[in-house]
Parts: sequence; structure tokens; C-alpha cells
Amino acid sequence: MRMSKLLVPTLREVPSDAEIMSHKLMLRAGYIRKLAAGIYSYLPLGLRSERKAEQIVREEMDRAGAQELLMAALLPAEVYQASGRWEVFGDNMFKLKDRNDRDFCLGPTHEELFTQTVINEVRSYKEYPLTLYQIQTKYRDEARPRFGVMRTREFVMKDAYSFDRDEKGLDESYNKMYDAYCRIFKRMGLDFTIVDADSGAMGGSGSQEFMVKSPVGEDGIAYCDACGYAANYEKAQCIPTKKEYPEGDLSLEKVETPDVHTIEELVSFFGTEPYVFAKTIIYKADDKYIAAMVRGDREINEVKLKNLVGCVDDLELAEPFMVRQLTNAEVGFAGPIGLDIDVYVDLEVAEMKNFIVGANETGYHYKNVNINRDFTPGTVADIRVIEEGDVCPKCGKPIKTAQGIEVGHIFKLGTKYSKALGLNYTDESGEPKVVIMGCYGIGVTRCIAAAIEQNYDDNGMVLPVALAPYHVIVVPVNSKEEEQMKLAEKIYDSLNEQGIEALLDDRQERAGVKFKDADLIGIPLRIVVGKKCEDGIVEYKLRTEDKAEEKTIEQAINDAVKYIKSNL
RNA sequence: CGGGAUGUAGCGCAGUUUGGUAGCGCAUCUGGUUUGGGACCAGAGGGCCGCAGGUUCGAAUCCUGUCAUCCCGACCA
Repeated sequence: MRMSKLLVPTLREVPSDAEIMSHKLMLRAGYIRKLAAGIYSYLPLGLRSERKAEQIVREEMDRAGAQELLMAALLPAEVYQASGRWEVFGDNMFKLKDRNDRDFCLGPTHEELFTQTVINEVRSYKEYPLTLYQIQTKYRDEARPRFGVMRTREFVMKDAYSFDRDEKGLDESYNKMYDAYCRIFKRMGLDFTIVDADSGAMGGSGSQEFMVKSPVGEDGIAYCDACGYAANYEKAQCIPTKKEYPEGDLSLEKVETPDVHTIEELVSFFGTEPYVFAKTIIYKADDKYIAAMVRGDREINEVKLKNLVGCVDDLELAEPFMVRQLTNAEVGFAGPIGLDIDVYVDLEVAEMKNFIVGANETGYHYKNVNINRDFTPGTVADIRVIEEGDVCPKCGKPIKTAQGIEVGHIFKLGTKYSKALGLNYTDESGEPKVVIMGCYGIGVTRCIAAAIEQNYDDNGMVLPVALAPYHVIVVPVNSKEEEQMKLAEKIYDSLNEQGIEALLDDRQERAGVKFKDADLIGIPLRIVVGKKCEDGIVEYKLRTEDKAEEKTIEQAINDAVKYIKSNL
């Protein structure tokens, strides 16, 4: 493609609403343009990159034996009503009505429709195992779209669903997808970590997320370099750490603590450390109220707590008036002593001695509290958020934490949808059985953003060959010099003939402009045709390298073809 | 949905405090000089100052409402 004909509206200045690098660069490089919050259009370069990512996913899905199909994206409400998710999704689903006032939505994910399709179309147990997938635009009315293409309301997703006769079959299908995902993200040049994820209260026997480590990631992950353990915050198992507490069986003491509500305020009031306190938080769990206690320097992990409590809705902090009613005190003075609701106590709190809690009386705290003597915990369990400095639950070495971008999620669904919708089969002996399902998602558009987040420099994107919109850019330094243009054309034609996707910068621009644009849009290899072209010498520069090499024309072409093909 | 901020030319911004005919840089167009890391000179075009009300002789500027966008939080199959 000739740059003079290509729509690449690069920007010198960054639109002010872009915050993270991938967003800024995709805008500056003319990859995308925003239409509304969380809704983007793809210009030619952006579309090419997105298509490359799709193609990698497609090839690896096919290799793993999955079959591609394409479902409708505009779906009648009944699809989701049968599973109850019409209500579960609620405002997160784009809902609309047709001219006859029938309810429809734009598909946010397709478990139901795939399940229904298998019910309708699969006739014999002999057709299992079966894995189907599609690459499709998904719609979710996110409460807060953000970070450019990272979290959007319209995005391309690959979703796959496996159907097996038994758990063993599910394990095999799941492992195939796991391997395929590893290959996909490797081919995309992503530095990723696979973490154990929470599989939710709705069951399912396992779930893993593919995370690209990046400071702009929205998910916290804990990992161990020593043994390879990795889990997201929700799932990561916490081992209690030891702290020093006053020795002996000190007697309980009520202390007046006027206007001291928060842990920070307590720390300065008592002149001690946060771990000497245990905080008591009141939650609403469905229609009842519970209390949860963690050490003062820790945070409650609401997902762990929710799974433990076994409630259906997510936990919510109790309303202030309920806190007053339950504790007989203003918010900030809750404690376990004399509290008449279930108290869930973190493992670490169970090891504390002579510690400080709220007194359930405005303006007072208890000192020298001891478990079992002063109050009896309901349930003792791991309910806190893991932190840097914790020890690895697997090998005991120090755990590290990082932020990650979730690019893929694989999930053993089990029978959740097959039971709800009636996906059964009759086995060899005539027994009716329920089909076991798995689901597997990749945020294709998000992969591009993640790749950019991991690969950029001051001049722009440094895209891996596999995702770059074009492989090579041929730059005649001065488009008016006939000799240079002729040679550049020759190189350009030769590359194209050999299957390399080349750009020719034939614009009437100064060299500096061409170099800046080539760098910005992230083309992996640049061949510059300049003054020395009369001697048959051109410049060969990888985007990842600072310096260029001089090569003969033939050498440059051969090396380019070799380099690109070996990095695809 | 709570908190904060911002809407002025394609992009980045000033002007708003103290009301008086809308400005700068980049980009675009024309002519010329340039040509290896976002050139220079000269000229030109481009605006319902987010939208709607109000106050005023007069509103980008003050008041009210509304919409949109971004950030923090809640939320995120």
C-alpha cells in the first residue's frame, strides 16, 4: 500500500481525553476514533491489526478442533429469560424493542444461545465432545467504560463453548483450550501470566484467567516467582503472618475514644500499629446482616466472604442506619463483643492477642480483647485480600503482586446452563445424562491494547510482527529524487511479491515526517532508500533497535523476508 | 449510581475572576525557498464558544437547567 493513498490521520498532539499509552497511541497513530464513551470506530490500520489478532485466534481455535460459526448478535429476550440472566444482567445489557414492542437485546455473551443451538441440532451422544466458537462483536452497557479500547461497550470477542459427556471430557476440552490460549498469546507477543480465578458462587469446578501484566491493568494478581503460583486477588489464598502482641491474659478494658473512627485515627490515638486493631465491618448478605473481621492493616476480600456466606447477591456494606441499629453505635465503633449477628473472622484475627476492637458504643473501644474469652467467633476462615509481603501458599516464599489486563478467561461451567435449559443426551445404555459445558473467552480488541501497553517507546508503538498492520515500510528519503523512488518501488514490489505486507511512503514529505510516522504507527521494519542508493546501499532498521544497518538492496530484501517470516 | 473536573476551529490550548464585535500553536489551502528525525517565509480559509432558558443596552464570560466527555469510587457474564 502506498502511504499517499492510505487513510492514516496521525496526530502530533494527544487528544486530551486519553489517559493510558495504548489509548493515546491508537488515537495518535490513526488506528481508532471515538464515537461515544466506550464506542470506537476502527480506521484502516487499526482494523488490520484487529483482523490479525482475530486470525491468530481463529487459526489456533481450528487447530484445537473447535468449529467456527456465527450467532446472531441481536437476540430476542427469551434467550436470556430462560436462564434468568435477562434480570441478572440488568442494566449491563443493551435492551431494545422491535416495532411490535417485543424485547430484544444486543448479545453480551452467548452461553444460552450456544446451549440452545446444541439442544436443537445435536442428535446423538456420538456427536460429543463438541467445541464451537465465534468471533463476534459483543455489547455490554458498562457502568464506566474507560481506558480507550481496554474497557468498552462494543468490542470484538472470541467466545467458545465446549460440550462433553462427562467431567473427564470437560477436563480434556478445557486443557485443549488452555493450550490453544497459551499459543495465541505467545504468538501475539504478549508477556502473560495464567492465574487461578474465582469461579463464582454459581458453581463450576475451575476457572483461569490469562493476564497481561501491566500497571494499567484493572485486576490485581498475586504471583510467586519461585514456584510459579499465580492467582487473582479474589482467589489468592492468604497465609496468616505473625505479629507481636502483648503477652499474657490482660483484662478487658473499655477506653473512651471520642471522634476516633478510622484505623488511621485509632493508630494515632493509641500511638501504636494498625495490626493491633481488628476491624469489624457489617455487610448486607441477601436479606440478612453479617459482620466480618480482619486485622487493621488488612482489607476484606468480599468475593471470598460472599462464597463463604453463600449468599446469592453480592455483598453490600450495610446501610448506616442498620449499622446504628445493630451495633447501637455510630459507624466506626462496631466490634464483635455483644454483637448479635454472625461474625466471620479472618484466620489472622484468630491469632491476635490483647487487641483493640470497637465497643458497639459511640466513642468507645475495647482494649486487650481476646477471642473465646471475650467473644466467640462464628466462622474462622481466610477472608482477606492478599498483599505484597504475604507468603506464597504453595512454597512459602514471598509473594509478589501486580496489576493485570485480563485478555482471556477459561471456565469449567459444568451443568449450569445445560441443566437450566435442558441440554441432555441419552447414553449407550439408554440413560439420560446432562451435558457438561465449558466456556472460553478472549477479548480480541483488548489484546491489541495490551500488546501496545507492553510494547511502546517515546516515538510510538513497537508492535510485534504478528499484530502490526504492515510488516515493512519502505521510505525513499526524498520522494522527488527519481532514483530513490524507482529503487524504493522496486524493493516494495519485491517484498509484496514474496508475501510481505509492505508500505511505500511515497508522500511528498520531508524525511523527518516519514520517520516519525513510521515509528508512531509501529511498523516492525523500515527500509530507507537514501543517498547511498546509487551504490546499491539502503538502510535496514528494526523498530525494536536504536540503530540502523546498511545493506545492499538484495540483502535487505532477503533479510526482511527472513525476519518477517520467522516472526509471524 | 456517588464524588471531582472539563466542554471555545480537525487536534492542543488561552480568553471567563472584572460582560463590550473570538485569539494562539499545530493541522489544512495557495505561492515561494527547502529536503536524513514532525522545515522556513508570505498569504488564505475555517467558530451557533456543548445545548436551552434567564439577567443585561450588550453574554464565551453572570444565573438556572440540561447534555456530553474524562478521572476516582461502586459495578464488571
